[in-house]
Amino acid sequence: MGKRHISLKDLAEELGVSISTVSRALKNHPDISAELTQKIQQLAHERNYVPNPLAMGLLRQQTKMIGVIVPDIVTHFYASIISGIEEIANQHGYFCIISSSGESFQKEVESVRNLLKARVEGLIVCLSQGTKEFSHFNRLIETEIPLVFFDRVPSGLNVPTVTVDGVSAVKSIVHHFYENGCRRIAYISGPEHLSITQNRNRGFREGVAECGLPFEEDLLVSCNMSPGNANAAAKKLLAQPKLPDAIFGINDTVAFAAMKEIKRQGLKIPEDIALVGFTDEFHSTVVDPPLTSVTHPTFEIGKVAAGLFFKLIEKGGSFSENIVLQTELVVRESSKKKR
Amino acid sequence: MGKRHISLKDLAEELGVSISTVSRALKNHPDISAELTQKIQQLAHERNYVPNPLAMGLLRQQTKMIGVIVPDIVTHFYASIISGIEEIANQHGYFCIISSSGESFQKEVESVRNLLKARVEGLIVCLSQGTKEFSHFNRLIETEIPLVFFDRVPSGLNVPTVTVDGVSAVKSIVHHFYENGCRRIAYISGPEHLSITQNRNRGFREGVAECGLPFEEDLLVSCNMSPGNANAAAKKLLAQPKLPDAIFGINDTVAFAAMKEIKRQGLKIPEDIALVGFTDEFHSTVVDPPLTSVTHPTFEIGKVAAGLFFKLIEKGGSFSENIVLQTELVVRESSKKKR
DNA sequence: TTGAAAGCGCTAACAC
DNA sequence: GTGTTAGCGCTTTCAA
Repeated sequence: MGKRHISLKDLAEELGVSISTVSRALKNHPDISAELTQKIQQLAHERNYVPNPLAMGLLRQQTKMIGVIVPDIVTHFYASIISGIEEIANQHGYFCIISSSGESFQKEVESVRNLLKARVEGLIVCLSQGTKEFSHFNRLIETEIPLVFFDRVPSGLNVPTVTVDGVSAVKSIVHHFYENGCRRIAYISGPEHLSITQNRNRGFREGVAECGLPFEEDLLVSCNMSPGNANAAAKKLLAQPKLPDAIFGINDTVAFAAMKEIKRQGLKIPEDIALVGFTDEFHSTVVDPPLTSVTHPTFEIGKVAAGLFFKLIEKGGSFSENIVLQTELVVRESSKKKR
Repeated sequence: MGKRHISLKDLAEELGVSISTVSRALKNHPDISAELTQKIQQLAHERNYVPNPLAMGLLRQQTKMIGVIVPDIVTHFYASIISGIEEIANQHGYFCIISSSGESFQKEVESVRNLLKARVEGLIVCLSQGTKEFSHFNRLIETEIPLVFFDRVPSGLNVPTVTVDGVSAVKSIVHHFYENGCRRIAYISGPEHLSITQNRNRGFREGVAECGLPFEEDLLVSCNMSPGNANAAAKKLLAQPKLPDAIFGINDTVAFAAMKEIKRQGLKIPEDIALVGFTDEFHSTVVDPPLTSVTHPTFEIGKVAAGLFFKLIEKGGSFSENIVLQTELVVRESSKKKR
């Protein structure tokens, strides 16, 4: 099978010089004569020499690896954020190891352990839906291993985070509904313990208040964000004696499920019920009618999170910064009552 | 910032024994006395000792890393395959480094180089759309570094591959159309040089022949699989004097684009035109009408590819196997002309 | 039953 | 200018 990679030693032997000479020549050390340097670099190139990162890592105690934990990798939202992270990581000569928690607390804990075993230099994570307690990050925090959270972030932990301004985003949705003549605005929310849910709920209440509408308990239902569960929530809303004239789904999965149920019941979107989602997929334009939705700056979130990570690497972990990005409301057919 | 990780040496010093004793005790070497072993393991556990993979890797010349190159990570199709790969990889104690070629040949070449630099033990790859030439894999093949391809595989290279039976899949689509009364079956195909395109094209021609229909050049148009380009292709089909009564889109992106155009022109699906896609996204159920589509066993593809990879690792690269998986036609509203 | 030493590939301080 | 050496963390002969 042959030797797969050649080492400094191989080069040194072939040229009859010492290993350190080769090492120096390869980094253009001024001590080495121009000819020798030239000759060595030439051979290294021919032989396709690449320094062994394992050796370097051992020496410098760094793996150039970032662990990334997401609830799930097959969602466009996370996949896109990961792309952003990788872009910045690669620019710094780092690689990412992606680990999916599958929305399970248990798997998240395991991911942390495994990634640490692999000696990643730090972690960038979005909490799983099942995570309500953060002690599995204690070791990182104590030993000041770089740790950045995005989107779903822990409460009460003094760590760098990147989130999106959910309060403003949902407020603008409510105002948008209002401007389109909606007065019974319903909301299918998510699990209470998630930071994103809390923010969006607050945005909803404040938005409704700002529009001078009464807050009606019946118009706020929760679900676990699965399609089936979201469908049940939509059914509940549509079973009310006085129908809502607008529904906001906490994410696109939820909005899609609601759309299906609304249509199934023979109601028209947006005429009977206006519908707006919160982007985690990118198929808003494919459904009928096209779904008005808040756009996450996903790629940006990833880049910013990675940026924070490298600040942490450089500054040695002793800083915290909470970055909040803005979203954009993209209005499509599903919410345009006025013409 | 404190010491992040502790080593055998730390343990040895604390206990006043030698490093090798600790090393042996940790792997239950029979030479070490039961008490000492017990004591050492106890301390190791307390101190959260984890062997340094860098040191192990250097020693054994292995990184336990697999490089995975996909055209793009934000597509459900690839993301799901990656999950499958990671499942098997993790079972073997391996991690994956994902690299996205962005459908660009140039970036694919770079990815190969970077991954090799990082000393992955091998590569699992799906070719980019821009790749028509495979010399960037030569070094891997010559040095017998494990290399597995899936879905879009190179022609003429004797390497293990995992693909899907596109010929049968498309044949069954054509038959399905035929059974639903369609007689002018159109096809929006992809780039000619891709193996998947070739297979699906063959399936289309054979299927049409099997149904006893004439093959009409005008009913086969190609696109580069981007939404815009697919839309143009659909327009071309719909501009024909004699409209097709069925359209097959080579993937879901293409089918979605066609659906939009068909609707825009005021035509009904499936009454006027039946529509079928080939799954790379999972929103077939969200569009209106729900899209009949061929389902890829994506997770399975990933698992099988990883399985092949580990065979290669074990057998030292000297084997090749081409696995073909079957797809499933999931019939939804978009193609049901009969009731 | 345990310890010492070499070596995986590399860098850097220290010779000469 | 170039070579020697120690050491990063670990396993594994070889000694004791």
